[in-house]
Amino acid sequence: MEAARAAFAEAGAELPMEEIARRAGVGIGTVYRHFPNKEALLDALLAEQLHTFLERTRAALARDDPWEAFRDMVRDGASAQAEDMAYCELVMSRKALSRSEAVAALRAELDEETNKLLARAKAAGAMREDFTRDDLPVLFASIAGAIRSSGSPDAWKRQVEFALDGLRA
Amino acid sequence: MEAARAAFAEAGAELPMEEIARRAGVGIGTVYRHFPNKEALLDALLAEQLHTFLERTRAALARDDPWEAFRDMVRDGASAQAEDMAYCELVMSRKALSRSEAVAALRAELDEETNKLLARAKAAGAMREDFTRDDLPVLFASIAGAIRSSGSPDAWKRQVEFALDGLRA
Amino acid sequence: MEAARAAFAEAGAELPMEEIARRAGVGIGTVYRHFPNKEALLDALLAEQLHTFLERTRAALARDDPWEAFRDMVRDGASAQAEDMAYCELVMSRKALSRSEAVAALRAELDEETNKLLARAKAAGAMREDFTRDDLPVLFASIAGAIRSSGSPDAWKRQVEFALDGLRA
Amino acid sequence: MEAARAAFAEAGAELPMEEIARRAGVGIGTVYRHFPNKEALLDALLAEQLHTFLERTRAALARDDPWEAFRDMVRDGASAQAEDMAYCELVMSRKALSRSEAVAALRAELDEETNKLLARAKAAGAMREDFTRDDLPVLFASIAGAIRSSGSPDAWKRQVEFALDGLRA
DNA sequence: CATGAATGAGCATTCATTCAT
DNA sequence: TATGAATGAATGCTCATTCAT
Repeated sequence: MEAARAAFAEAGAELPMEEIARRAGVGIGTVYRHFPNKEALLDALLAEQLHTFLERTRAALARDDPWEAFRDMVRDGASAQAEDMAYCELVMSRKALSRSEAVAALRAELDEETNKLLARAKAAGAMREDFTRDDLPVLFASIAGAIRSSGSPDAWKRQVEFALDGLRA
Repeated sequence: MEAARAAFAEAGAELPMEEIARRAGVGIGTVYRHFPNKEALLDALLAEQLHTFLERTRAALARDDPWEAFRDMVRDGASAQAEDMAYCELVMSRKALSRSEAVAALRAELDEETNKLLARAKAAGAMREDFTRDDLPVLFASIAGAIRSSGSPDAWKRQVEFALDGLRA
Repeated sequence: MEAARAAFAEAGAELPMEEIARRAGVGIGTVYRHFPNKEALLDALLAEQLHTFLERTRAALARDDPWEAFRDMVRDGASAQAEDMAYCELVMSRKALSRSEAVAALRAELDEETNKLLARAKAAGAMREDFTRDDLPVLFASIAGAIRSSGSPDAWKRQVEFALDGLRA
Repeated sequence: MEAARAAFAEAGAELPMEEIARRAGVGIGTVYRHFPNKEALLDALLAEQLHTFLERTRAALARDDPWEAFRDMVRDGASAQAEDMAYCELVMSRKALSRSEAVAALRAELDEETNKLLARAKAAGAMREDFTRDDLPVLFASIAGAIRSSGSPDAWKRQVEFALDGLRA
């Protein structure tokens, strides 16, 4: 069920709840049984995405090469976004749109982990010094923008590589 | 009036016509007196932005330094987007959402001009060879994403600079 | 001006006042200077039509042949309706939609005159006895329906003749 | 529910959906749950009427007397119209206003059946020769006009009888 | 006097959410 | 527990009418 719902959110973030229900093969009442409202559903989906990405980020920390670790994290994040339009929208939204605490907490935690990779890459001299932790969310937002605009994966993947090149020391 | 409307569209692209009217200090009927429908209003605003940017782009062509010319064009485009959320959305939207012919024509023309700057920069060896004209719209979309996410101008401006650095030869 | 307005009402009865004004070649304010509201304008137009038809009806009374007098009056009425959609609608509307007094008075007067023709035709034994004055308005309404439905004049004219044949003694 | 809705459409064809909903004793959303839009609702109602009338028409074909068969069909059609103002409007509208395919198809089919009755009556020498199948829709339109104008059933029923008399050979 | 910009109530339609079955 | 019918607020748009210029 979760999976079904996720699959839909992928296809947008403002598609009707009824559509969600239909694609999940359940009644709309059932959706509301599991989630009090639309935002809660989105939060749950987003939390899932964030969680997955968080794990991949932590895995990246295990890599020896600081730059490659950072690079892979960015690529992973981009891929995650590419597979979930709703996730893209979350990433691009001003934090002011404040989601649930759970999501906020995950974002904070993720921020922590990604920053570790960032710090490590900088410490290793692989990354330009003036790219700070505050720039990271913006980087992902820019990637989200690229994904949202380009129909093919090629387009945004190329953009990601360009961006990464721009961050090398 | 145009100004008033513009000011609002800046703050979003899907805010109700009624809100537009309220902020403009007029009745909703008045808005519809000037523009037949919402899309027409957006198109007018967008066309204005595109036109302005087009002129700046042509001015950039006058610069001697090919790279600086390209760079300034990108910066200008970013600034233009930063001042108009609706414009951001246009840039990020898949072309399929194609607006009016006027807007489409302007985009095409703009595409032509920006490509000249791109070609010149590459010819001068200032830009990486694998950045093509097809990457340009995606670049702007990525900038739009950065702008949309970051509250302060600093954030996206830094991002633009990083991106530009990534495009150097 | 009256003429211009009439020409429009011909083309319908619910077309916007603004359209009326445009076709009359004046500003909408001017229309409202002459008529307090839409209903008043329609009433004026209708009154004109009724008046014209009233005169023709009186003229028909001068005819010698009672039946031909009645017949011509019906044909005239049909023609008048065919040239004015708004008039058709008036004729078909339930009296409850009560128009202005002026129109009501004219209708009453017209009713009186047409009834004379009716009575004369019956007295002459040219018309079936069971067709009463109360049936006359309904007859015209039925003609209005025929006109409204048929694109060509042929169609409703034929219908009028059939109806007339049905009223012969 | 269908019944309730029908009851309203009876009272007009351009009355607000909200009114429909109110009279049906439901919320407006409920109406839209059953019919995608206003036209669909009207089409459904109209199709129902046409279908009923079509059956009655076919039943009329079973009658031995050609003229009585035709006459009853006309009377039935008139009654059907009298019970549904929206149906009247359909009948009076120029075909160009053509509704859904379903309705168009039914009208065509109905046209076919009614024409059979017409042809039979003419073949039997009971009907005037110059009344053609093209006059039939106009006849019904004229009946619709009569119904629309007259408050009481008497009025239009009398009119129908007069009209029928006018069609005798 | 004429003009037309401005107004706002009215209407069709969508969609998140609730609740009886 | 699952269902989906019902709800109504929100939104884009139209048009009769008013009033400052």
